[in-house]
Amino acid sequence: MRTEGRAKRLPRAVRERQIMDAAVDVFSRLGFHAASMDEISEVAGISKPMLYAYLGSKDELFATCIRREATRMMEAIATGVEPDQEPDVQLWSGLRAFFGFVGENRASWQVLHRQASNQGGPFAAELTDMRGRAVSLVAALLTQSTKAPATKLEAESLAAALVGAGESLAEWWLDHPEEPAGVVAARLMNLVWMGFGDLVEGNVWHPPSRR
Amino acid sequence: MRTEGRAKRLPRAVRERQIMDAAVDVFSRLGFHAASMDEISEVAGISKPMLYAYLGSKDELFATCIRREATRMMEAIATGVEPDQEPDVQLWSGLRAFFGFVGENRASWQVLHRQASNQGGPFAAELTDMRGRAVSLVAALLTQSTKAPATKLEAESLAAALVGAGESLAEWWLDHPEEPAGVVAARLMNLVWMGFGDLVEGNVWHPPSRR
DNA sequence: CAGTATTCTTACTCGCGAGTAGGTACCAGG
DNA sequence: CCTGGTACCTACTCGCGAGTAAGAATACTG
Repeated sequence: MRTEGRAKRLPRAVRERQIMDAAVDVFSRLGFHAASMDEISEVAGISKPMLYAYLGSKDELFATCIRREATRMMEAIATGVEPDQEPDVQLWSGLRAFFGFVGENRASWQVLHRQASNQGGPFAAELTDMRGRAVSLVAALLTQSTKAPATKLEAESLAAALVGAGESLAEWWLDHPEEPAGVVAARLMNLVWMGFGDLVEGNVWHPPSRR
Repeated sequence: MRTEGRAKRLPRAVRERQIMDAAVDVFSRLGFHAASMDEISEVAGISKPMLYAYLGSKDELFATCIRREATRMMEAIATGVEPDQEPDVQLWSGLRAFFGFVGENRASWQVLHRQASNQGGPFAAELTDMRGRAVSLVAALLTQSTKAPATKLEAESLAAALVGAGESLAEWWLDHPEEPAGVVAARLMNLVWMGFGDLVEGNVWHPPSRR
């Protein structure tokens, strides 16, 4: 008496999605090393050779995961920010979009940040690449401000710091999920735009009153 | 015709140091997973059973590495900061000490940051622990400022962001070694103390003129 | 329904690396 | 020169997990 009969035969495209979802889930929970192809196939509800037939080796699979999730995230952010606004407003909407994405895609975020960042394989390139794009984006934002940082190096390093702060804060957020995304985003916005100096004085940044 | 004769017999304490140095080196270059005990023993100039006799399993060895390097770093920072100064000066000296350490201990830093951060094993605890100590330190610094962040949560999250910014900037620095430590540290100091808002206006932070 | 393409599985191989058994050189002190 | 102890090695075992061979079951097409 099978409870479910036999799993249905599905077209390749659909299976690939299922497998990718399972892979992101397992990689995010266990990390690249501890995740085994056997477990991924089990979670995906198929057998191991399918994995290899459809997605190639473990390294390829992981790289594909990174690429997919990175793209999803960058798109989410790009959608959230309006390019014709003032720099501070752009930054603000970017931060909101970022924390919004992380909040709703814990697994994606963990794969991207925790797992990919240190695995020295060929896939690190994917992650480094996305990170680079994010940094460039922010750097461009900074340079576009009037009396902005003089050297290109300076803008880039500040952007790297900001991106790192965002990543780190997102990580911290995972351990304090009770805080809403907007609050966390606002906090970072205040830090990077006003600085501690102003915060200590009681000066805070707030979005220009719409409407 | 051996070039070097036979390696000398050394007392246990000395060997342990050698092994730890080799382990940090290999772990930092290859990551935890890709690093094999065989390679570590080879770099250390001894044979594998010595590793196990002296430092225990691979996990134990790695945890010991993390602990040693983390301690070294925290001490370096603690030495660099004078506790009776104004908050901004304390932060400044802390940042200088941090970047100074990273600049002179690339391998240590890579083991700490890149490798340990994601390996989900028992040693992640070591790293999380040190990171927590750093965050608490900074959080205390913030709370000690007069009109500082109201909630404990707020201070802690800002501290997490700052620490993340530091880590990220250090990472960026590895790819741009031509910049001196002091410049990088000053940049981060300006970012977190003045904020982009002030930087855009041309207001920069500078240390109170000593002497 | 024959023929063919595609989905999917069971049941392996095989190398790599963690960990070990058992023994050898070297140095004390009596 | 024996006795014991510590530093050190060669040469294994053994499990785990990546990757595969060979074929079974199902769907499409004329």
